[in-house]
Amino acid sequence: MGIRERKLKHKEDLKQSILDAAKQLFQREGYEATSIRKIAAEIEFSPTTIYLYYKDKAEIAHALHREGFKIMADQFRVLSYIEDPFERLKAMGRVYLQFAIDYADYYELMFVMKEPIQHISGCFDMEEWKEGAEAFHLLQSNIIACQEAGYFKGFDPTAFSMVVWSTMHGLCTLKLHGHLDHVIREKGLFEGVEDALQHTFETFVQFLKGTK
Amino acid sequence: MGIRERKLKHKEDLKQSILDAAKQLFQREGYEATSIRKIAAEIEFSPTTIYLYYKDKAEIAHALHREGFKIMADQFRVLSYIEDPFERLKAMGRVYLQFAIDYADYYELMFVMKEPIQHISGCFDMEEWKEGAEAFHLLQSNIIACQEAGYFKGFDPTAFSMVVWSTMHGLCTLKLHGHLDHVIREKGLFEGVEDALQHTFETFVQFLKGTK
DNA sequence: TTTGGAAAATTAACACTGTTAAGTATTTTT
DNA sequence: AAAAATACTTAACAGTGTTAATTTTCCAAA
Repeated sequence: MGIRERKLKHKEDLKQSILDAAKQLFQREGYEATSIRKIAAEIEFSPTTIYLYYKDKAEIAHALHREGFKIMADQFRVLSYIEDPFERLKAMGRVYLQFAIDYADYYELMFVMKEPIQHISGCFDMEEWKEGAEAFHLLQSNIIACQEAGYFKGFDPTAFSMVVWSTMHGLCTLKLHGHLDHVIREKGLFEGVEDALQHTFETFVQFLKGTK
Repeated sequence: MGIRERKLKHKEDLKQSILDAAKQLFQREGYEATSIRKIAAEIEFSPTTIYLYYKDKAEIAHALHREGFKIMADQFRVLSYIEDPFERLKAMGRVYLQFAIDYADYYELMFVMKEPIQHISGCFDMEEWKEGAEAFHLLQSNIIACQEAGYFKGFDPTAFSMVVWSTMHGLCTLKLHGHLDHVIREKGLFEGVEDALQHTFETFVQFLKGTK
């Protein structure tokens, strides 16, 4: 055993320390590579110690899941300075898309994987899903603002928000999971996946705009 | 060792036999539970025998992936009887959605998982992605037919197809991975997830229709 | 019919995974 | 100092995909 005297001031910091190690490992090598044993090795503790602070791996995944929403919320913050509602919605889409690309593993954790969200599904505590709900509300309020400006008239804001979210989420996952590659390669139209992604997004925006 | 005299007429049938066992196991217990060892046990062979017929698990996943596209193509077949292009597109969406629900694990394999598609990405052989390309072309030709009928005017058919696909795919994955549950529960609007899914689809269709 | 070689299938092992029961230190309280 | 509570570790279970080395099976030539 090595030198670990001043590693943790108070013992309860271990829970945070575990999360930090997990986050670091996860951001560098992805979720697959983030095993309990590797986290344990990182903080120089036995693998079983982790189970004294987290019920199981899903609970750690959920903690990271929340971290992801924090990062995303930060990225969304700048949007409030955009006054025109449609431009704001458009920028929101762009930020969402960029987040999915820059923080691919976080995106996976937040919107694809079942594990972190199944962990909540048991407890009906809404506190756990707060960050997610906030993000959805931001979208919804932007949609409503757009409607007040004459867009998407007569649609239920919630349902319409879900349509928009679905489109962006679908686009992100198709890209991240490599399902666009084959479609793109088969057609010679686009200059790579990144280009196809941007063009599809532009098309979607144009389509939304056309309904004013 | 058990009774396995007349189990396989010709030895080369083993490759198909492995796939059948995998398919069966996979449809009953999902992909996670479909391990090499379980497949081997099913056909009463040693686990390593499988590697004589398939390079790795990803190759089996890819084989199942193709099976999935076959099933989907069968479901799409009936659509050709619908004359009105928009109604045909609408029905296509409905079939796609229902397929994702009924064959959730196949859907995962076909449109979510990286494994089966990464297996192809190496070889540039378009033959491997034939079924997928056909499905996309069906969507695209329906979109073009709609455009000829006055819908989605001025949009690039490929890009617009990708927007539509993204929306449907996004909706399917959000549902399958349980990410709609929390959004739905938080708002009291819908009567369960299934209802929200239908209503969102309806809204999307209405939105598409409004552009004529 | 026996023998040799190729093909097919197996055993054993590697390096992992999440997770739990049982045992050992360490610290705090009585 | 003894007892109780806390913190942590060791060892193990039951799995996973995958590979190297070995054995069994089969078929054709001598």
